[in-house]
Amino acid sequence: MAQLPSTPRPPATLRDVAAAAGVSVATASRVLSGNPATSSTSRQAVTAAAAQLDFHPNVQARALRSSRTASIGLLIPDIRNPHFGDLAHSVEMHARERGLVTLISASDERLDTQETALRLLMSHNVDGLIVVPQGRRDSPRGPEALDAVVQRGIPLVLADRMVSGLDVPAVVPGTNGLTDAVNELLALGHERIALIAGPATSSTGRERRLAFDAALDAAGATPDPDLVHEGDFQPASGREGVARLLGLPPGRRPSAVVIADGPMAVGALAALNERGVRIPQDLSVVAHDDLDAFRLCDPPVSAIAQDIAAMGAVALNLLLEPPADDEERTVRQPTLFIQRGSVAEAGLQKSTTTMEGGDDS
Amino acid sequence: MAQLPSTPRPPATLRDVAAAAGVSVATASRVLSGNPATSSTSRQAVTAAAAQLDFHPNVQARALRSSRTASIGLLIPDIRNPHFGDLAHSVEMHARERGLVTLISASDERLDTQETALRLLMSHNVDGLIVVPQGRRDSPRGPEALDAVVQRGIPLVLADRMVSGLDVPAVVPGTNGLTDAVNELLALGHERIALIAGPATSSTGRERRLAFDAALDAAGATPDPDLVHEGDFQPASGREGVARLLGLPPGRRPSAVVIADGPMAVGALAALNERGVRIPQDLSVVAHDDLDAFRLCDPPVSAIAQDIAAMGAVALNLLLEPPADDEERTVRQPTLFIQRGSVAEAGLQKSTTTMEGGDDS
DNA sequence: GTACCAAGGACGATGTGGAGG
DNA sequence: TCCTCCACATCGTCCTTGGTA
Repeated sequence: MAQLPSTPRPPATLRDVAAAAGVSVATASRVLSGNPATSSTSRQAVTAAAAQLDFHPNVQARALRSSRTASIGLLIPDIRNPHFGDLAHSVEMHARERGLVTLISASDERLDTQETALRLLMSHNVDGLIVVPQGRRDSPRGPEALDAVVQRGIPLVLADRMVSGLDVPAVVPGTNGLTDAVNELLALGHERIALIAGPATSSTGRERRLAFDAALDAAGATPDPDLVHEGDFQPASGREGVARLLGLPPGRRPSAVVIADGPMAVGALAALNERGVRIPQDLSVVAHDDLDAFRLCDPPVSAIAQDIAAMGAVALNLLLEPPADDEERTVRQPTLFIQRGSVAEAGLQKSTTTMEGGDDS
Repeated sequence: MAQLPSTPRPPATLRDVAAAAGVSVATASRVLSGNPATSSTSRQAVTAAAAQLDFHPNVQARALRSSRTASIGLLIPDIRNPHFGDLAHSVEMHARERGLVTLISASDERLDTQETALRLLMSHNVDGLIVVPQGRRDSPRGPEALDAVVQRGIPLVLADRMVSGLDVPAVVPGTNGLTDAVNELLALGHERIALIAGPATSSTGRERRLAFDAALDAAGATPDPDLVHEGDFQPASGREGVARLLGLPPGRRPSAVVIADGPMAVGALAALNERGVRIPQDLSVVAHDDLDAFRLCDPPVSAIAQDIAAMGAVALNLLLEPPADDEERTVRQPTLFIQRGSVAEAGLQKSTTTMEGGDDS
């Protein structure tokens, strides 16, 4: 009967181990926590007993006593977005390698959801938090829960985006890839380059917009405000951007478009397909974030790739080994422009007339 | 000085609340846990004090005492796979709505990683586990940790796949969409239909293979073993499948192919593109799992869609309200065949000769 | 004086037996 | 008698105190 798995007896406690080893609980605790003040005799006895009883310390009791939970919280806007999926995968993997468990939550790109999710993670006393934040701190109703995290002394690292006025370590994508892309378009003779931008409420949206303007400015080109459509990083706003750009009078339409994130690019490409716009003859296209799908498209879509797995690793390092006060707290992860078939020389579209105008909004 | 957030004072405890309300800790506990044996006087006092002190019960202490952690574990093969990303999103969202936090982990499609990840989740005393499992229970080295979960009495639900011999509630995709797809191909006159299958070690792989064979059988067609390539659900094996099918002698090549999951379809489509195979003229293509990318391809890829979000919701329900012993414990989620442009009548490929053979393995 | 170790008190919330009105 | 409440013990671990050899 002892062989049969009939009795799901309760897991062994430290007291059981101590009894089996013939020492006190304190000694057993010391041995198992690597405290050197132990004799080799008791060390052996305790180790053997622990192994035999399959002892695993109760994390809740340990947490109650030591206020360390061996867990981190990860808050991202949307797990379904492969961009954040990659980030989550990387963070979780590296955390697991260090014996930490990851409590995950999604804000769905909403401020109120972020607040409740953050409170839930905080209530579980995570040892640290990695957050892809929502909202601006200087807006009327800002990310108060983020302030609460800092105030409670919970280590916090921002990833992918920053929040103005919140001075915590952060890792964000650089804008070098976007600059390279615009320069390449300029070199190919494009004079009317459009941008389907991210929201100005997001640091990523703002920085990419600035880098775009700066690249045009450096080349002596005058940006046309009508060629910039501010979206919200969702597919629908990519469609809207296309509708608006194609709705411009023929002479003012763009010959190239840069799209500031993957989901908007998916929406934009679908809309371009439906309208029969030929890529790259009618329009050159560059997308930020390199989705698998872009390699399958015909022609393959030129993209600006981020190494998100690296960003996750950096975020965890920033969390576990925070930079000193005098060190740089914001890490910028380089991005890489990958030229594929969706970009061509300017001027081709003048020879074709298949591009219909009209706005179906 | 009291206004300033200078002192990050420790969070209020139940003792503090009781003191502020002028009652004992026991009474405060009762009020806050909704125990009816309380007077309205103390109820008011305690509620007010708790609100004023911003009291949140310490989950570790509560867990230590009541052995409930208000957390569930979620183990999936790969967060980056949008299929499992959707599942994770759904599970996490519904768990959060019920006040539960989700501990996530990835097995990377490896048995040993699954084992260590499961032990880590178990060591945190989750109230239940939702697992997309790896490995067969009847193989030499099986998923022992899954047995350990059951043995320790932790509620367990399998999602997406099953494990033979493990009798726990499960929710898996149905095969009706695959059957519909094969029937449609047969109706279009296709006589040589290939399958890039999933691994036989996975219940999903086995079931789709069976459904494929059954559909052919029902139509009186004789399956050709050479037209079935067993992959491993990864993009590389999709490429291999294409290479092998195109390497067949011209007369034995397929006129249509069904691919048993999204990642393999991505690999297969990329390989078909590179080899200049025209879809659907040279080859009709149907992919299991409806990726966003498939709508962007030219032509858009016909797909078999799963409602994974629903599967996540069902999994959580199975976990929190387990079916009685005499009830059905395996839920099959219907799938939907979506006809798009990548499928055409059979016979078209005979009129073209662009399809080159050769195997570059 | 220098190892080691046993005993006991936190940590914070929850259930019990018993006392008060 | 019944309803409300209080003091106390408990969960498993870690850390401090006070010894003993």
